[in-house]
Amino acid sequence: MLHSNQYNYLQGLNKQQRIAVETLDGPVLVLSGAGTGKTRVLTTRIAHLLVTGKSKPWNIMAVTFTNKAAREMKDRVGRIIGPSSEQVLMGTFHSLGARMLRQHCELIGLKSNFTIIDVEDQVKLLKQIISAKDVDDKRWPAKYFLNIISSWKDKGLTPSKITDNHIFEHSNGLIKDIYIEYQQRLLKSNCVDFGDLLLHPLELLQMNSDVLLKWQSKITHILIDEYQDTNTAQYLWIRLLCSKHNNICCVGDDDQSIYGWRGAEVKNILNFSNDFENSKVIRLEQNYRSTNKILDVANCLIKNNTNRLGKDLWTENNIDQDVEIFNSYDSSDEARKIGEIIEDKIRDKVHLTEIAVLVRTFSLLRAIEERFISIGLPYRVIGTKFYDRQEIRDAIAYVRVLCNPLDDLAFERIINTPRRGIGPTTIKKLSEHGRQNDMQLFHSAENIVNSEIFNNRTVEKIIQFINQIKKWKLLKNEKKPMDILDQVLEESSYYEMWKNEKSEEAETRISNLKELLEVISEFDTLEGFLQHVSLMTDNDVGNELGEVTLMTLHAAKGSEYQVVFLPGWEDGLFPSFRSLEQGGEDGLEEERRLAYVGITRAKKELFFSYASNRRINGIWMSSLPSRFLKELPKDITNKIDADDYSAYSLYDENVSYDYTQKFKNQGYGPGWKRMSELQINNVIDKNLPQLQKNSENDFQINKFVKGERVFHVKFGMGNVININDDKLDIKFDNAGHKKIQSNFVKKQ
DNA sequence: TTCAGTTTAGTTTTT
DNA sequence: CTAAACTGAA
Repeated sequence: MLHSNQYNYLQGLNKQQRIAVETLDGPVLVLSGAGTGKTRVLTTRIAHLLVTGKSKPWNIMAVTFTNKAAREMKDRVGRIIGPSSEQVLMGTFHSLGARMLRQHCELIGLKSNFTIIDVEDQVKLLKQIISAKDVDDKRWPAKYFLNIISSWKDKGLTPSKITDNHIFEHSNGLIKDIYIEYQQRLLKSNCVDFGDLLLHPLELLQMNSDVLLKWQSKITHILIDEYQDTNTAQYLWIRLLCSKHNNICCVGDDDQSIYGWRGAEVKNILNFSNDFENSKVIRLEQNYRSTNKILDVANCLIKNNTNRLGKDLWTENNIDQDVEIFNSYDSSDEARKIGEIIEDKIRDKVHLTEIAVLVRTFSLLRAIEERFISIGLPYRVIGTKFYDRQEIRDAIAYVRVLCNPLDDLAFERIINTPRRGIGPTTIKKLSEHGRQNDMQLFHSAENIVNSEIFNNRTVEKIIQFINQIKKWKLLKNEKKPMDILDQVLEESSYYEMWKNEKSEEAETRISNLKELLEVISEFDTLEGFLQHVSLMTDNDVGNELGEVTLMTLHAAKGSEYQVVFLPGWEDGLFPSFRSLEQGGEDGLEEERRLAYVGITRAKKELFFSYASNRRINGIWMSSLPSRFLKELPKDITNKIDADDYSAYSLYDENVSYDYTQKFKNQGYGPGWKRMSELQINNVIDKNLPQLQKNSENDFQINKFVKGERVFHVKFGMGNVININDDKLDIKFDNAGHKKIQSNFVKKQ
């Protein structure tokens, strides 16, 4: 045994962490609670493997769930051991899967330039398949089939492994045929979906013993982060890879398993000791992140879950800072209060990067963003899908066609965007022709010249388009990706299409495209760029500017902040009634774990908040405080009782109303719409004039005059040039000329 | 084929 | 409420 004192990176580890780092042989499960330093254990362990000479960089594989975690791990390992860390295989399950798949794609029937499609394209493809099969898509929508197919893929089930037991009776057994055809169509398009990035590599190893042996010999040590979130396909893949050397280290926390709906199996972590012979289990329970009060809250909540290994976090960080809770009349009231507290924190010199607002659903962020914009508080939203915007998807579809001509979904998207006079009928004929001759759309279109299906004018248009694409493809060898895309968008008149549209968003769309050009400028090849955009969803650019972070609870896992706000703790919203409906008691426990994740993000200060009224999809709904709030320690629950579970007592404590009955009747039953209307017209207007006034005050901010200096969160300072109702023409100092809705800028 | 006007359906979380 | 899907006229 080596004398570990000589390794200075081991210094500062506690006893348990140290055991976790130094137990290098055999299967190890590190049960690590929130904030107990699991990333540190993982990174130090990699360093230790290398420094002790147990392993070479290229023999180690480290798997994470998010790109963010992968990046952090790379950074930290790099800092300890230097550039040789580059050779360690580090990445997400999906990116490592993609890498393995590109090496052996021909064994699956793919070409190495395959493209990765997203959910929208999955649905589109399934719709096509379904409509050809004459299925009643009202009864069985594409989404329904997609859910089943995805869950099969999560379980590692290829079409051939689907037995009668798997087939749901309600789709007349069609589902298997659809799955088979779906996979065939993907292969023909040289495309894979997210599930395939795990399923194909798994099949690869299962069906090809030489490939398996090659990888098993290569990878001597495997490390897995967030093991509680692995699904069956990932588990099987990992098992195959590690079964030769049997050196596997899994780190996870069963209390933070929040991806059950995506096929994650908590039982992977619960059964670890049975799965892997001679395994060791190490527990990390000392928390270095949060105060004792915050941990009390977290422990108190999570102990309501029955299905857990059980552990209690403790800390030496005893600070007398209470966890707060407040009630609001509605979402804008709540947003206002959060804004006020943050302004206090700014006065207390808390850095904005140390503040986060964590929500159950994105829709909750709208009110908060609005408020932050109107008070000029800089923020950033994690996980907004830049790549989901129409113009971005269009641009990417052009790139996809250039990289993979077989990609029908992309081809179909751009063939008539911008308008080229090639409509649905033409496309239908093209795909028919393609099917008869076993060709994808692109080649079918190329080939169509010889046939007499179309009139001359249509053929002319198609040829023109095909020639354009061929020309662009030649650019791949001579120009940089950025210039190619710019030229494509120019020559296809795609820019022109938006310039001709007079709406104000058209301008933002063009600036979004410019932003995309900047992203693509960092890549050497179009293919590299494509891989990036399809696997990258978190847009976590650095936060040096000083912005409050807004994100979902799911996205928050793995991060920490001094001050954390948890708004929207209302029953039905959180726990989401949908997850209760679908998952029952298990669903509730998963929601509780999600709450636990949220609470344990906080280092110093934690604020719960719930609103009595909230507009959900345009309809005003009243709601009760979340049942989770009742599970918190006494000093918090007491404050809820004082506010009462009614929406109105807050504003008139002398009069007691019995609204309980009313609330009980609220919901999704018949007549709920009428009831909510009643509520808006009668109750809110008459009983709460003072609140209406409040919001009027807010709108006062929005009156501007020409020439005035204004501030916009994203574009910075500028001058108002013109005013058109509530739309302002603003010339920004650093961002040029823009049309902005007046409530998005602030007076200086 | 395109476009505008109308109806309907979907409303959680992510790689 | 919003976005997608549908319908019908030019």
